Parts: sequence; C-alpha cells; structure tokens
Amino acid sequence: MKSQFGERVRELREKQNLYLRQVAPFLEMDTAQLSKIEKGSRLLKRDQIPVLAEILKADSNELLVLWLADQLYEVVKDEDVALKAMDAAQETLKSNKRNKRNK
Amino acid sequence: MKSQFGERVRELREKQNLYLRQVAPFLEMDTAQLSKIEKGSRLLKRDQIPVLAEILKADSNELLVLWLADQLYEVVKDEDVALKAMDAAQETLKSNKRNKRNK
DNA sequence: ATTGACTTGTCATATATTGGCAAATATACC
DNA sequence: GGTATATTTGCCAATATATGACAAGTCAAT
Repeated sequence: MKSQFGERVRELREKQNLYLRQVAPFLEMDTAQLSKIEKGSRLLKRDQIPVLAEILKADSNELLVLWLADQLYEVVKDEDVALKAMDAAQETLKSNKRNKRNK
Repeated sequence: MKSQFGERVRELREKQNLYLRQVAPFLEMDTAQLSKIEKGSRLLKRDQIPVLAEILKADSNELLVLWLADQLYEVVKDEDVALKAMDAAQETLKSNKRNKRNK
C-alpha cells in the first residue's frame, strides 16, 4: 500500500509549496483522491503522469518509472520467488527488444 | 497475449499425453477455459497452480515463476522505460528482503 | 473553538475479469 | 464425401475490482 510514486509526488509537491487543493483540479479530481494517490491507495491514470509532472516541474519519465515499479512490486510482493519472476520477465523483455530491433 | 506460462503448461500436458478434457475437470473448469489459459488469454488462479503442477507432474515453483513473469511483463510491455522500472522494482524487493531478515 | 490542510470511510457506478455454453475450426480416420 | 474427437473462438451474463464523489474525520496552528 505504500508507494514510491506517491511518496515522490508528495516530496515534489511540497518542494513546490503546493497544497493538494492547488494540484488536484489540474488532474480533474478532488483533494481526497489526490491524497489517496500520494498515500498509495489509489492509482493515478497512466496518461495523467505527464500532466502531473508538468505541474510539479518534474521529470515525467522519472515518475513513470516509479509508477510502473509500484505495480510490478504489487504483483510479486508476497511471493518467495519474486526475484526469480522478475529475472524471468526481464529476460523476456530483453529478448523481445532484440527481436524488435532486428525485425 | 502469448504467455510463457501457457506455453509451458501445454508442453507439459502434451508430454504427459493428456487432453484438455482430462485436465480441465481437476481444475474445475471446461476445456474452453483451459485452452484460453494455455493460449494466454485467461489467467489461472494463483491457488490452482499447485493443483495443475501435480496433474502435470511438474514443479509448482517453476510454473509459479512463469505465471508471475507473465503478469510482470504485462505491466511494462509497451513502455520505453520497462527495464528501468523492473530495476527499480527489483531494488525495492531486495531492500525489503533485507529489512525482513533483520527485523 | 475556528480555520485550513489533509485523511478516511462509504457507496453508487463504471470497468474489467470470469464462467459457461454454443458454435466454429482442425485433424484424423473410414 | 461423412463422422468422431480435440481444440479454439465468440458471446454474454455474472462476478469482482477500481473509481469518483461526497461527507465526516483527524490534526496542527492560532
């Protein structure tokens, strides 16, 4: 339930001295929702990441990485074989990338 | 939509010379569902993996790893930063494991 | 005790996933 | 050709999960 994405967003928001109520409207949500996002109990929509990044004057890709990482973590967090699964997935990714490049 | 888990299950099932209709009942589903699982368009329930492993005389953990890896892949497959996200998630996993060990 | 920032709970609704069945396809055999 | 068996696909109702909106709550400062 804790989320690296959320924590980072909060950090960035505080660095910009913005209140939830100042940020939330740009994302078309209320402060309650944004609060939950920062706390990690809700997910920001994928396509709002760049919007948020701009408001917070942050790097969109950095936020995206954290946002994805949270979800990856969620999949395997209770599994003994978590790291093995990550390795396997990484392998698949790498070999798919190779194929793409050469197609 | 292609799935390593599904492909492996099919391999194992064929090695055991079993038909879908012979396996499906043990998982309390029909052949159509099992077919979809092998094809990767449906997910087997987490707690059925050991059941399936036993039917196929396979290693439950091996199947679990593939099952998880498919889902990890699904999260990041279209993302440019997929590998970065995986690294980040792996880091989190490792550091959480350290904390668990020492708590 | 009032104000402002944030958090939490609830609940109706939207969205996604699943289960079950029927029909389609594929392959082999006669 | 026609039948039989195995698998696949499409559809849709049922279930489960996620989301949005709002009210009420906590907490800290004054």
